[in-house]
Amino acid sequence: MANILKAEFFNRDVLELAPDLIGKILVRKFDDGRKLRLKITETEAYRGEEDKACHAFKGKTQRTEVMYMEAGTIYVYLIYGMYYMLNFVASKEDIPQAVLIRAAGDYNGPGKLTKALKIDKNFNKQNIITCPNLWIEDDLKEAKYKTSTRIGIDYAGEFWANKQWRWILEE
DNA sequence: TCTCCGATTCACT
DNA sequence: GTGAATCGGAGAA
Repeated sequence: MANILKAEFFNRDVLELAPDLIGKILVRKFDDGRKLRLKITETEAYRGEEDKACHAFKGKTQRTEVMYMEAGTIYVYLIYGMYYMLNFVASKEDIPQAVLIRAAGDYNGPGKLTKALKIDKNFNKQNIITCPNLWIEDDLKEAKYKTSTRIGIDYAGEFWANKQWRWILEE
């Protein structure tokens, strides 16, 4: 029997949350009632105003205010005008941290994942705990993972681009 | 109000 | 290996 993750799970530092999400089950319920269950296989951490790769590093704006909201808030944004990225807000209010879901199930790529799950900006600012169409379950199995560097953030400079803040599930 | 560019993907050389 | 597609946020290049 799977447990649906509670708010407390998200209410801690993103560097603890991101690896813990590896191996968890992301469940999407579509409008027609179908369910899609995907094991999370890759995450990345974006940590606050000090992290130049994090959208919130310059402070609170219309775009980044989502990351200042409570733990478990869903942060969805459009990138390159074509793809939505799916994130979950970590830590407590007023601390902008988020975990990017880069891959789950057979979908290796954040753009492909959101396309398969039909995630769009309507999910932005909803909460993963209370959202009726999207939630995360614990499959009670221990997940093995490895770490790597984050992707697509060279603009943030070597210091941040070289951080081992990406987690990948190992078979 | 206008311009620049990105937490990507896919097609093509 | 390179570059186009495509749009809204953020800063004024």
